[in-house]
Amino acid sequence: MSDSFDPLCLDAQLCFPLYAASKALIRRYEPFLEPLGLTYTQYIVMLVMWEKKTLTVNDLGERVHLDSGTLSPLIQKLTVKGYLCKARGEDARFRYVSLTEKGEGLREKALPIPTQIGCCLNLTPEEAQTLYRLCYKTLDGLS
Amino acid sequence: MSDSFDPLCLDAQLCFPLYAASKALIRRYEPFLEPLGLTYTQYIVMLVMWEKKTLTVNDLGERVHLDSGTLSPLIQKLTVKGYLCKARGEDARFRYVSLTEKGEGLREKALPIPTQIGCCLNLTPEEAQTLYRLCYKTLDGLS
DNA sequence: ATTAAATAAATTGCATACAATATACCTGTA
DNA sequence: TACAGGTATATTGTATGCAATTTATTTAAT
Repeated sequence: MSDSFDPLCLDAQLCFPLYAASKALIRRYEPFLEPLGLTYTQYIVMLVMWEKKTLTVNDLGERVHLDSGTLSPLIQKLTVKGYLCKARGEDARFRYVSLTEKGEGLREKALPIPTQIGCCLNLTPEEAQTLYRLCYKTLDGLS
Repeated sequence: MSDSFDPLCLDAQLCFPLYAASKALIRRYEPFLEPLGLTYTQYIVMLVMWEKKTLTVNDLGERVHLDSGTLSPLIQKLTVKGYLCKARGEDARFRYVSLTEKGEGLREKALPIPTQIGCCLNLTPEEAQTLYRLCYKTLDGLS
């Protein structure tokens, strides 16, 4: 009577709920970000910029796990919106991305977002903490 | 001396490690999937097809959390590769997607992948189980 | 000084995601 | 039957992601 376990069953894969939960959570950000004129990825980049003020494209990319193929056009869009600006470094291979006044000003509007998102989450603080920790452990193991 | 907690710090967000871990895990699939001629999303669709054999586009989309905008071209690619085929339903609004012989045959080559991926993961079985459960709980809470 | 190798960033090409719209088809109702 | 409204799928448009290539610049070795 061995109901043979199917390793290829969708429900047996960790990748699937991980990806689906990630997409679902990101979708929840969008109504909150839309008034700020930001997409989710742009928001992630702004989080780093609010913290660091100035950064090379490379350093920004390492921080957010994105490469120049994604970041170059994204920074361009945030520059057009007036939130960031870019300048050559002394070593002209580097470009320094910096927060503008307007970008700094946007921070206040973003402040309530983490709380608003937290309220959508159906997790206890302990569960959220565990999920957070296990994601980082997974990430560390894979990189 | 209250070092004030910054709610907008990247490291305070759950979304970030969730998304990053998800992307990193998906990247690990690619070397295993490349010999089968599948991308990660195509693999997820094939997992469902191996299980269900025949499905409408809608039902497939609900199962994998993707809409027709993503699925239509993806099914087209899998059809060109010879793994799937599509036919009108009796109600001609529906399209039934079905596994071909060739698609069925691909299953055997995919069998070792979950184990190979599991070996990359730096998690104990209990941790993987917890992560799995918390992702589904998050997903249920958000949808 | 020249130039080969290295490095940072931008560009290109392909594959998702997904909202919004369009198309095709069906069903109930006058 | 004619047609309004509903449903399933496809298409369009925008924004990622990322590998691979290109461009610009610097460094190092002759």
